[in-house]
Amino acid sequence: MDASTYHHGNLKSALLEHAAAEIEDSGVEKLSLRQVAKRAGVSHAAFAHHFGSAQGLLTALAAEGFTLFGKALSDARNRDCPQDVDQLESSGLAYIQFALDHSQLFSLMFSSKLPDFSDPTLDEASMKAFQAFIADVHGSNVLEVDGPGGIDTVAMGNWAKVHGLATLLLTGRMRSVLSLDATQRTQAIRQILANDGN
Amino acid sequence: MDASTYHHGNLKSALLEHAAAEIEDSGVEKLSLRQVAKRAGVSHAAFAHHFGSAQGLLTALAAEGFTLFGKALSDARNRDCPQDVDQLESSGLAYIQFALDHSQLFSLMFSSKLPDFSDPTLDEASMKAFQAFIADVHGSNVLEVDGPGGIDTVAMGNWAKVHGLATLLLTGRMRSVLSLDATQRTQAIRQILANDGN
DNA sequence: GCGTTTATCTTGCCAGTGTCAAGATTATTT
DNA sequence: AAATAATCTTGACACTGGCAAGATAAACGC
Repeated sequence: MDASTYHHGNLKSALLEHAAAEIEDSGVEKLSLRQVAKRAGVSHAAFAHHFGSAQGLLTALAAEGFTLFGKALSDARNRDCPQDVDQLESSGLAYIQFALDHSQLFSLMFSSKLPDFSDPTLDEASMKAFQAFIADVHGSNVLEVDGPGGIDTVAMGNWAKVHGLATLLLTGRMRSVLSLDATQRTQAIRQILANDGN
Repeated sequence: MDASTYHHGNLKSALLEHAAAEIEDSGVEKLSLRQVAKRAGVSHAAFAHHFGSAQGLLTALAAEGFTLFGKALSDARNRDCPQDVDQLESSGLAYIQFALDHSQLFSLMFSSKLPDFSDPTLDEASMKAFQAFIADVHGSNVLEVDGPGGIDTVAMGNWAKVHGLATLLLTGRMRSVLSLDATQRTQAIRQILANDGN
């Protein structure tokens, strides 16, 4: 926007913003760096210095997504009184709601191998979000426990259920749930999360 | 292979095979039609007549994947005696095992928007597989039921749990489970599936 | 048998992509 | 004020998928 300056000032965050916007209405699969650059009013090779490669941009974007995700979860936890509600329902709904609200970002974060998940920043952001979710639901930090006896299978099962529901809804499966209107759908999701399994 | 013939004979299925192979060791994200064509010993534009576009190929590949998926599930059902075992564990394990064995194909089928899921062939193949899974676990066809009271929330919950576990394992989350050796991991998955939730 | 039509595959081109190298421009430091 | 570093542009490269026009082979009608 600032055409007067040769140096943009904060190009890095500007590119991230535009990339996020571009992704959210065109899909992750067909993201074009050149398009994003044009949208930011900058040359097509301006990325290199800030992100290295396209993967660098997507990695940063995914990391940003995970901190946003973590915030959405903690917001839900703070909003709902811990005494009154079932935390699995509350946090699970927030988990799923985030997936539906930021569908493209969510699929970048989870259903793609485009970002570099070994990147320390991304790794830390994602772990933080997961830990927070598990802690909210179970009151303990179970992700770091390993060894055969140490795994909290209940926590894993709940996480899997919530995550599976989110992705199945996101990818257009579960049409009987998707065809419901907003309030009925929320109700249905609540019921699915609440049920005992068998 | 048959260099003597100008007309390949069964190029369509040959291209599908090579594409599947290429995907499985290079990933879905970076599939190149030209590379597949070269591998099949054919020109880069030979696709057009058989699949139309790249999406056509991926759609056919996904459809093939779903029938394969359905067969893996029914195989598991037939192998394990229905009386002895918990069907959720049996079918769930087969579901997850398929995901781990054909990881790239699985992510094409579920975690991508590259295929055209409105394609009748693909739609039918996927629905068939899902129906079979639900029927195996619950003995009834619940996917077609809709309306607020008609949804089988227990079946949905179990499906979500199994699918979530598959995708979380596939994308490298749940490290404490992934770090186990094969038999211990199977045991852990079994436990996660068996637990009641709360 | 032969000629025509149809299906299949190739060649050549196009606009578009991400990446790299070299240079221009501005900020920062010394 | 000079030197250095950071930032951005320009131009090229190899590669991608899609399209048009033509070559080749098969199938069909007679």
